[in-house]
Amino acid sequence: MKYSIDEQIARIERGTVDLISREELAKKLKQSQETNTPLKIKAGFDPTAPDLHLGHTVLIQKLKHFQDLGHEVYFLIGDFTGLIGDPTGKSETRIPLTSKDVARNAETYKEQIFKILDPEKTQVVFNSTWLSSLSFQEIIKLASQLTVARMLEREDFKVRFENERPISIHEFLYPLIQGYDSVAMHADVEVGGTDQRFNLLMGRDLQRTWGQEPQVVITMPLLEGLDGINKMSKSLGNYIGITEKADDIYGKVLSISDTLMFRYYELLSDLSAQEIESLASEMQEGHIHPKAVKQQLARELTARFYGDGEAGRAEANFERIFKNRDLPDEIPEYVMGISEKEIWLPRLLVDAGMVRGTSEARRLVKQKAVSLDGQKILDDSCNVKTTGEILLKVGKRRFCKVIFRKQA
RNA sequence: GGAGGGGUUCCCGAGUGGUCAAAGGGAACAGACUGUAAAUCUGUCGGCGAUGCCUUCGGAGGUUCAAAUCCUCCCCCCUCCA
Repeated sequence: MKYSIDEQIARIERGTVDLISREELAKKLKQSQETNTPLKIKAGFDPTAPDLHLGHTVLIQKLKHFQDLGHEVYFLIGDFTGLIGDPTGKSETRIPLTSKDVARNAETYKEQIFKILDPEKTQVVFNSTWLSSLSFQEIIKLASQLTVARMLEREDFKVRFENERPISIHEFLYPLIQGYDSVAMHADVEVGGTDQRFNLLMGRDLQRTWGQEPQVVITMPLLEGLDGINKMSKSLGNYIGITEKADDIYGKVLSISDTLMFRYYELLSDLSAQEIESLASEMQEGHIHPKAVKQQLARELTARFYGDGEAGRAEANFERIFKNRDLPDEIPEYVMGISEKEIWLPRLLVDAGMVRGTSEARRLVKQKAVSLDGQKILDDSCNVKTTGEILLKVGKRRFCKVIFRKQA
């Protein structure tokens, strides 16, 4: 390995919130080098249908750093909690996943994570492997390792307890389960979001109890979503998925606020801290337009998943649509078989899948949001001749080319 | 087991017999401005070819000319006491 221990640590430490502890990490790295044995890097994920987004990539990039240094990533899918239907999520009870679902989701995970991770250095593992056979006795033993007071040190439990909000017993069990995973896996390092700090530390405690050398804990910041307020999550819809089209990734990045832009630079970009710093000051002083700074970020992130060529294409396309108010290079087409000579516009918009219903269509027409072949339509009772093809536009970015086919 | 408080349109939350498709806020969408930034302003925000009709206020019944609002039963959530 060509990197010195210090260099490796510097690489690993970049962007982290916690590194517990640097000394232990140094020791492990040294051991690894001497024995020529890669470290086991653990990171846990939900078994639900994955739709990985940039928020996840903060963590996955960190795993990648470890791989670059020659270590082995253990990508843990928490299927056990999935199989029993973890009810932690406050609103609706989750439907327990079947093992078939889990297997399918695991495949999807692989497709997505290997856009970043090296498959050669990645093991995908499932915690049901060791958890499903635990006896009740062993579970009690596990539970006895910990006091309620200790559990209440965890911030969210503490807050709930103080506010007299309910905490279910099984919720106390999840940190234990997660910690036990580390025991079962003999993990050397565990990486997670800052919200996982307590759980990751639990792994250390339990490993000690089981006579193992405790894992090094690394936490990564949580990435804010597009709204700039909540953390990026699928359920809030404020995310950029890594499987999204290049145009969408580019466009979404460009739509974030200026303040958020630097957060994204910090957490997602490969630029060094100094480079980001100088971009920010250049912008402050008015030498660079904020939009240009944002475009650079959008290009970088789009290129990460699609390469420079596609990123450039996405940028050109974006400029065409929004700056020049031109048409995108690809417009969805809708072929409509019809016998009537005319069709009511709102009906057409519904059929073409551009709006939810005629009510919404009429509303949009009244709001001057609908145009036909570049002509704004103001009359919601407008009928459209059903010959040839027409171009529909709703709002700024919904386009559709409708091709009429006569039907007997 | 006992006592109490709740379930309202995407979310929070008002409404306790008609004037309620239901205040207010948030989110969202559209328009103006712009850099698809922020801020701001305006409008929309259950469905329907639509000055009306239909479906909504946890569920099922009932009272009434009329129910989100009253009655009965049921389901669910929360808090406190044990």
